[in-house]
Amino acid sequence: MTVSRVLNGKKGVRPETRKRVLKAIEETGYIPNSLARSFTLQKTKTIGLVIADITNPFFTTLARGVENIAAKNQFSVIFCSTDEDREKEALYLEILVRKRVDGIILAPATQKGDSLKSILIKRIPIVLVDRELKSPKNLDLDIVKGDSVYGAYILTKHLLSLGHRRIGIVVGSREISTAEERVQGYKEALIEMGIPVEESLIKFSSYSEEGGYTATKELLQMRERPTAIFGGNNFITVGAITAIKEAELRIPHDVALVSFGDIDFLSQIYPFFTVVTQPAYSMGVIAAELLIRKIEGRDKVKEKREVVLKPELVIRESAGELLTKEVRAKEFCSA
Amino acid sequence: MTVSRVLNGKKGVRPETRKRVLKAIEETGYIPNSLARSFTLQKTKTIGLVIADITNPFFTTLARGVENIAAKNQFSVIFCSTDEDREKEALYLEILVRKRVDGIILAPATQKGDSLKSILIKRIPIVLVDRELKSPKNLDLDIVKGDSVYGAYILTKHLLSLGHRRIGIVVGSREISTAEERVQGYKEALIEMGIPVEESLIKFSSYSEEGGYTATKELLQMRERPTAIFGGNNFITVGAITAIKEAELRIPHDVALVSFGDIDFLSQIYPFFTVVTQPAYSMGVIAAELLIRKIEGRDKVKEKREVVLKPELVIRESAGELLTKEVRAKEFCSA
DNA sequence: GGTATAATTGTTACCGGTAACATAAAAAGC
DNA sequence: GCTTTTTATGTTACCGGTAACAATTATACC
Repeated sequence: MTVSRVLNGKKGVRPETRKRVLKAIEETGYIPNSLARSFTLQKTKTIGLVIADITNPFFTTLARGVENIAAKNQFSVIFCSTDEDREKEALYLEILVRKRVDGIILAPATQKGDSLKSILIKRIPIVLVDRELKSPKNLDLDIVKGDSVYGAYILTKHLLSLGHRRIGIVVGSREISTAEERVQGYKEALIEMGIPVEESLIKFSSYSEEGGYTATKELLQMRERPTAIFGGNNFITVGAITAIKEAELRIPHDVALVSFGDIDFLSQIYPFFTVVTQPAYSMGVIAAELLIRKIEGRDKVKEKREVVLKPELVIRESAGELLTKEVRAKEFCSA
Repeated sequence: MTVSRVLNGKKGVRPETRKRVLKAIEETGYIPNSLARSFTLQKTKTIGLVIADITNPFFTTLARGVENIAAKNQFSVIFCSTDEDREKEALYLEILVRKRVDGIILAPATQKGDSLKSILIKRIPIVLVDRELKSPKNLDLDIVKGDSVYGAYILTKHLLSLGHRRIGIVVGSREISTAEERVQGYKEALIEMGIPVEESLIKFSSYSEEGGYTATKELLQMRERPTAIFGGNNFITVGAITAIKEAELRIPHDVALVSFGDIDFLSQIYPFFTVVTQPAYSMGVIAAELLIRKIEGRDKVKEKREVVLKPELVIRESAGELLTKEVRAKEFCSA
């Protein structure tokens, strides 16, 4: 009908007719049905964003980036929190395919991409963020990620440079690529210094406070206690702090603590923890741009695209620059 | 077709036929098209959640509650961040109506509900969260909110009980109901103590760090500086801290600082700030349950439902219990 | 003014489900 | 075995858009 032409700004409608249509729309309070439109056009102008937890500032910042780019291109975003649960992930992916989203941005809960089968069959464009997939082989999905190996490497080197030799590390599940990569970077730094890697100092736990707390507790109970602990993400570090407090140890006097991923709010108010930060917002922006280009067929490149963003080391006080630390602490406690 | 019957678990299909259908589905990798389904059924099993900012922990926690209840009832959630911008809000609402969501949960950016016209026309169920609407009159939408008046009242009373008499307050825009209510609670507490309300101590700014920073700076530059500052939400408080630090003042020695809304992460690690907390997760849960009941027509009540959750005062150290404070600070600075 | 041409408006079919009905097959009853 | 009843499967129309084409009306041109 002519209405469709008017609403889509197509040419070939007399100005007067256009006006009449617009008036009728106004009067009847007509609102187009995107469902019907998407249905005929076979495109929904919607992308799915599947992440671990909308409560984690890293992911919300990333999500913000995705949303802003999506809005700029008239796309809506459906958010899904998997809680690192592969079944929930599979369920959400299935729902997204059913809803016929035009594309998906996924931070996979595991390195096994079995739940992607249907997406691949339907040839829905997909971009991974933050985390790699190991199988199926030759999947070659585009990915936007941080350089976890490098980040862990420089963070560990920093600890080593301060004289630490027994460094405990707590990361997420072995199922998640970043956990393996962070451990790898940690090992590389140790090996470079000729320090033997002690497996009992490496804890694959979960990217949660609970996980950080439990694993740190174990590390602190070792006969020969580590002098430093490496928190694998923001949540783990927060859990580690609780464990360290509980053991009545002081940071960094008794044990140093550093974190992969900054600790929102806290660091802003009281920049105490030495961390490696990741550009979460940019990751979201880049992933969304890439995805939308793929959706719109503007991305001619056939090969797997891999965007790796360098994390940045922010040296503060939790690793043990005692002098500065005490001054700053005093400042804060009464600031 | 029989397939539809099988997938919807309808009776009247021979077990053997069902098996055959299921096998065929498996083999062809068939995935139902919810778009078509929603289109015919005139329901999408989707709700829209319109909030200010997915980056604000208060809203993400609320969102989490909504999402969990939604998932439990096989509903999907579309998130929209308005950035407190009424135009963005109107745009998102329009999109949600076009997408024919079954219901909407809204934290309105302003107290004027003009952008709701189309929703009301389409008779889409809607539940407000966190914030009231003032107009149009007699709108009487269901709402789940915290008791801002009461929360601000007890927080202010706490400051008064510690001897503060000049208390500055920074809240969000006057356009937002919680801002007005928090100021009202603040005034009530003062009036009860017979302390004259000084308008220059009341700053309607914006619920953002920037807003908190700027307004606090102004308060601190007054000839007669307030001895305490009341941060209207978590972001404002963070901004206030920056301003106080910049002025080289100490908390609480030189100026006390309390917050409406807890400061995520920070409070967990270092429980320093005296705050009033709101049950964000519960708000999300209740709002979602209410909405879904309305969608499914299980809510027979005609009148406006108003669920008001009481906030809780958490006394810590930023308001000035000096002794405890110093001990704790020491603990943390080396904890 | 009449025809050729261009611009505008109208018509039909389709996207993929489901409700409602029609038909076909199986089970029951005599 | 044949009808009746029950159960299982098939058919049609519709939801509300849009593409492709058809029909109509306006404009250009001689």
